Amino acid sequence: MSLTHALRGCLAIRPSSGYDIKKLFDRTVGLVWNADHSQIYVQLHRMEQQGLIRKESVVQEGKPNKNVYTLTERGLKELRRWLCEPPELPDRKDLFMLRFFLFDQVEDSVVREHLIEGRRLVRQRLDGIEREEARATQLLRDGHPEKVSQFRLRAAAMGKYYYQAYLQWIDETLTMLERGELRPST
Amino acid sequence: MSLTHALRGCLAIRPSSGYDIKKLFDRTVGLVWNADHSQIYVQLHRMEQQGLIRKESVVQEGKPNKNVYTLTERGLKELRRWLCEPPELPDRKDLFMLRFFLFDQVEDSVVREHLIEGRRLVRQRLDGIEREEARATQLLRDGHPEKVSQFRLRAAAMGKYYYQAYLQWIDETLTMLERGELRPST
DNA sequence: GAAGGCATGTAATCCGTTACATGATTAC
DNA sequence: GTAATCATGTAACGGATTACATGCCTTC
Repeated sequence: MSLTHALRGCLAIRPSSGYDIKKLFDRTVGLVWNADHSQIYVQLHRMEQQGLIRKESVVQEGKPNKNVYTLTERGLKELRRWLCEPPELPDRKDLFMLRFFLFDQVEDSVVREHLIEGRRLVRQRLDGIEREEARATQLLRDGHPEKVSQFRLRAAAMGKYYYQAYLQWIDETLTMLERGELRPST
Repeated sequence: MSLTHALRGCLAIRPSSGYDIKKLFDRTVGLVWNADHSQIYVQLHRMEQQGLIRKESVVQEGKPNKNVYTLTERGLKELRRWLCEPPELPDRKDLFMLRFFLFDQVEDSVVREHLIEGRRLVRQRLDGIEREEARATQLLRDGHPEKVSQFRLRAAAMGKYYYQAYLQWIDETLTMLERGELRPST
């Protein structure tokens, strides 16, 4: 399962609790692979039973205790094995575009609102990525280069390219819509 | 469920069998929403029972019979209702990038092969999109503009932007890799 | 005679999403 | 007092993937 690979990857960066991992997903990994906390906890349990990760309970003051998981040797091996497998491209599952694909069926005004709201959502994602980039730059400036992975930064760059392409497409499409170029001229 | 929306969308273009729809998915719709034939048949049955589509058995010579489905009034209404709902951006699930995200863990040679094979796969997808674009252009030239949806063409254009961004990212990343810019200099 | 296209289905399994559930602490 | 953050889980349902299953016709 892919989620377990992502989880092992997170634990290879540093030992973490399920809660920590969920936050990491929301901020960074989720850009390429998202998951809910429920699924994360289930898979952490499973991997522990399989001996791929190890649990340690950490008592905290003023906060609930947490279970910090660490990759075992076997877990690391499994991660590396998977990383060396041949690449596959993603099947896209894009509701935004699926709707657009079928927009012959609705009026221009609906299309227009869809695009404008889409632009807002895309900008939000771009903002999130840029915040993360700024964090990384700050860490580099502060002399903590070991905390910054160029690979992870580079993956974030792809997110940026993707959403920038999306923005450009939306703007072009809005122009075409206004010019009536999306409807048959007959 | 999203697949049922995609199916209704296909039937709005023209009445089709499950087999026809699968082919349409492979050629065009799959760019934004893919599905296996098993799931398609299951959902067609379900929608028929719900009165959203209607089945007609068509006897063919030299080929097996096929079940051609047509959207009912209710089905079309449901499609239009869904199309007017507010947009959501996709959660990306990208194994290619998930691996890359975790590539601190492997050697440069593995990264390099991954990128080169990825470039090949991306080119393949771009070729597929360009073939579809050429088909559409041909239909326009042959005087069948009613068969070409500008919306669907435009959605294909987004696929092109996406994979072109991917290509650019891969080439830049390969250059960085060769220059040793992805590993800490210490 | 083997491969591939046409055509439709069922079953098992797994995975993901959503909802439900709890409970302490801190900040407004 | 009420919302948010920290922290971990279970259960139900639904959807997706994969494998299994069949059978005719055409082309090489």
